[in-house]
Amino acid sequence: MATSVFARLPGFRDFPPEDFALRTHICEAWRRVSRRYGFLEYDGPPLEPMELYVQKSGGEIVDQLYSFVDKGNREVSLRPEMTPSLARILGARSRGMSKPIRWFSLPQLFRYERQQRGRLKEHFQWNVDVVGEAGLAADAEILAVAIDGLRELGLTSEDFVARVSDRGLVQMLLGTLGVPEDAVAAALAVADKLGRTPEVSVRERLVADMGFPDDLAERILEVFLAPSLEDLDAQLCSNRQVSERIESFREFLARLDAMGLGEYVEVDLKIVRGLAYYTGVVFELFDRKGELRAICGGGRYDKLLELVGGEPLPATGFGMGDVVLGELLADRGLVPTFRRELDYFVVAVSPEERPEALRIAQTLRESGKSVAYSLREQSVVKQMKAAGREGASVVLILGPDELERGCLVARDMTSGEEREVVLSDLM
RNA sequence: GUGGGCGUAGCUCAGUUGGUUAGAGCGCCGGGUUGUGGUCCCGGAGGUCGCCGGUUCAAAUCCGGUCGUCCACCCCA
Repeated sequence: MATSVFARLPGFRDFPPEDFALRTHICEAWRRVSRRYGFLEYDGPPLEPMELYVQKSGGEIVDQLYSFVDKGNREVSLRPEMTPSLARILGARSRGMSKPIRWFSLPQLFRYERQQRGRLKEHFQWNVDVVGEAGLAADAEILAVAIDGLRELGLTSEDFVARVSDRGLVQMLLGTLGVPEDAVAAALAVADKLGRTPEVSVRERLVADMGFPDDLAERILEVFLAPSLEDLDAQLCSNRQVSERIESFREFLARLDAMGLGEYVEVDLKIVRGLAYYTGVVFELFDRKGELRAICGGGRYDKLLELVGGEPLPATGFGMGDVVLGELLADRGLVPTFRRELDYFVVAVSPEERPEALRIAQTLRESGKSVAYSLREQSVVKQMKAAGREGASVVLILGPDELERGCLVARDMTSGEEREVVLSDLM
């Protein structure tokens, strides 16, 4: 492929109309679902102080920031995620707002990292958050929105699944097992590996790298690999704090069942999420075939708003990117075929009819119809071909004979049927 | 960041062990058609074979570098 003088930056996308149509298709579905659940749309600046991310995300995210020093000598970064901006925006105004706050956004996000399939330097992400409600009803509502976003696009429980966990519960379980508090984060990181690394090598890592005794490593794995809450060691759950936490987690699951979404939800304590600020329920949505990376991830982050200097408010939300989702839709044949559409194409047989043709075109446009015509004087054949290419459903043909009688020919481009229309009727 | 595959027309690709002027289909433009599209027929434009360098009488083809892209690892908005 010839390299043009101005090549696109690697990891960024152009959206010619054929591709823009898919983006619109996805974004409109997201908006419809958001509004159906009573969420309001907001946005913020794509560029933020770098500090906003450094402060709460820690090392790894910072390495991937698309950041630079601006002309005012400020360290700035293109936003890698929306949640810190949301926290900042609410920090300034949440005190005066009625709770819970239900907001959504469709920001374009950036990261500086080598691209791969499903992972570019830029993507659009649907962000939905409930702020100011600590109960798990909010978490259930959030997950329901995420699931419905995918259903709205034609995906079913055969196509995707939501794996849910409770980071707080997992921490309690690890604590009960005797994992020291400062080792919990590392243990969670190891759990994250269990999805794609053989169990044996994960156990080895727990023992060799982290210095856990064999039997503790074994019991940690049992927790993460439990196929359901019922399979957790009964002795572990006899701890009152733990059993209460499990009970509320069950309530969360029961709510999703009641909403008719049970078939989309599976408990999986290996789900921990990479970001440091999650505190409770966390979830990720995956394609059932397991061919793609996570389509969506989210969870509860009760400390973040306070951390960014706002009112201490509990919050829960998710982010869903357009790239992986687009691949899944393509794989399942759910990408609508792009076609041009036009209500009318006006054909002037000779230049003499042009003024009348323009008048008709404008009148139709004023009434809300989409109308086009040839911008050059062309033969009727060429004008007809153009009408076909542009997807006109009706072609209005103005010739000297018809005009003299105050009418024109309307040709239905699907059936090929033609009929005479009196000009005054059309207006 | 590390390792590997790939890079020929707008798109999908073909191109013999290195050998004249690099091809096809689709698309695009024009004509058949100065009052009727889609189909069909005819014609045309479009490529410094990603880029730079090397080997050779001769390079799309072999070698090196570089850029892009894809895959794996790392990790994950």
